[in-house]
Amino acid sequence: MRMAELSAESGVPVATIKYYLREGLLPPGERTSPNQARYDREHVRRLKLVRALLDVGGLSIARVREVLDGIEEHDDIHKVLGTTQRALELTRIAVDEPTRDWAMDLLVKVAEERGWQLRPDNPVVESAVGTLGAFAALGRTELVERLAGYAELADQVATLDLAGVRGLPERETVVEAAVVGTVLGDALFAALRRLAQEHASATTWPTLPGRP
Amino acid sequence: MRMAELSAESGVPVATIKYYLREGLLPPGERTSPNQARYDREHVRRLKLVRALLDVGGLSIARVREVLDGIEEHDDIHKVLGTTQRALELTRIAVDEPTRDWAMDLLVKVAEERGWQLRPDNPVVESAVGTLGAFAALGRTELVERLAGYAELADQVATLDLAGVRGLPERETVVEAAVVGTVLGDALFAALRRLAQEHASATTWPTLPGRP
DNA sequence: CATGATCGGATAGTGGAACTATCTATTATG
DNA sequence: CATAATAGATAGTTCCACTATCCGATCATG
Repeated sequence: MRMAELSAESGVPVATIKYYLREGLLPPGERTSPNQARYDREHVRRLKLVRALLDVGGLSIARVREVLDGIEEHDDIHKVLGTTQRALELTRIAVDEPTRDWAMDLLVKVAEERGWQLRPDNPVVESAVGTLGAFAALGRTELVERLAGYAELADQVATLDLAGVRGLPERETVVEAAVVGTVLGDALFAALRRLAQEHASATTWPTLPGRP
Repeated sequence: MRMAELSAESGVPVATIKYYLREGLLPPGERTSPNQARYDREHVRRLKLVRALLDVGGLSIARVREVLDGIEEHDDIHKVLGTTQRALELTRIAVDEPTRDWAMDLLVKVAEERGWQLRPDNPVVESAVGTLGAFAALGRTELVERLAGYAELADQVATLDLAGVRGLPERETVVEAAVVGTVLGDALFAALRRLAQEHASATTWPTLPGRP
C-alpha cells in the first residue's frame, strides 16, 4: 500500500498523513528504496485510532503522541492507563483555597466510602477537585447530597468498563482496548446520559411552559 | 464595582473582560456617563460561569455565547437544554455508511428498550452514532454486549441529574442549574469514573506485570 | 482645580495549534 | 521514455483566544 491508497483507505489527506508522520503519530512505512515506502493495514488502523482520539476524544496532537507512546511501551497496563488519563487532562481550573479545601474534603469522604484510594499526585484527583470547586463557585453546593450517588454509579460503570477489557487475547489488545475504552467511553456515556436526560426531563415536565 | 475590581474579584484580566464584553459573553455594565460603566455581583457570577464553561466544559467562545443566549431567552427549559446540548457538540466523526447503519440500529434497539425516543434531528443521536461508529471502526464491537448496561446506568445518572434541578425556587435558577449540571456534570462524572476504574483495575489485576 | 491614574472603546498584534501547499529530487508505471 | 506519484523539507494558512496599545474622557486625590 502506498501513500495515495493509505489516504483513500483512511480518508485522511496525504498532506495530513505526512504531518502525522513528522509528528510521530504514525510509524514510518517500510522502506523499499531510499525515498520510497510501503504501508499496511496497521497504518490504516493506527490512522483511525489517531482520528478517533483527536475527533472523539478531543485530544491534542501532543496528547495523542503521549498516549500512543504509552501503548508502544506497554510494560504495565496500569502505567499505560496512567499515561492515558494524564493525556485526557480533564479540568484545569483555578479555584480559591477555601473552595479547594472544601472540594478536597468532600472527595476524600466519598472516596473512603467507596474504598477508592486517592493518591495526591494523581491528576484525576486534581480534575475532580477543580470541577467540584467550579460547581461550588457557581453556588451549586447541593451537589453534595448527590455526589455519593454519582460515585456509586461511577463504580458500576467502571465495572462494566473492566468487563470489556477482561478476557481479551493479547496484552497489546488489552492495552489498546483500555485506551480506546477510556477515551471513547467518555464520549459515549456522555451521549447516552443526554438521551436519558431528555427522556427523564420530558416525563418529569411533560409540557413545562414559558414563565411561571 | 469598576473594571479593576471586577477583574480582581473574578481573576480574569482586564483585557480579557473587555474581549468578553465585545464578544457578548458579558452584558455591558450600567452606564454612569457616556464612557464609564459600573458592574455588580451578577457580572462576577457571569464571569465565573463563562470560565467554567470554557475551562471545564471545554466549549469555544462561540458555543458559550450560544448557551448564554439560550439562558437569556429561557422561554422553555427544553429549548434551553436543547441549545446547550447542541453547544456541547460532542462528536463529529466521519464514518462509512454500513458502519453508520450498524451503529444506528444498535442505538435504536437500546433506546426502545429504555423507552427513549430518538428524534433524527437530535444532534445527540448523531454524536452517539458517531462514537459507536468509531468503536466499530477500531474493532471494538464487543461493546454491543455492554451497551444496554451503559444505557441503564445513564438512566440512573440522569435521574440523579434531574433530582438536582427539581425543587429549585426560580425558573431562571432551574435553567442555569440545568446548564451548569449538563456541562460540568460530564467533567465530574468522567473524573469519578476514572477513579473508579483505577480502583477496579487495581483490585482485578493487583500486580499485573510486564509481558505475558 | 490640577494632575495622574483609570476608564471604555477601538484596533492591531501575538502565539499556538492543526493543518495545507509548494518544492526538489527520486522512483514507479504504462 | 514520459508521466505520475513519492519522500522529505520548508514555508504558508487559518482559526482561535487572547493581549497590547492608543485615544480621549472621567475619576480620585491632594
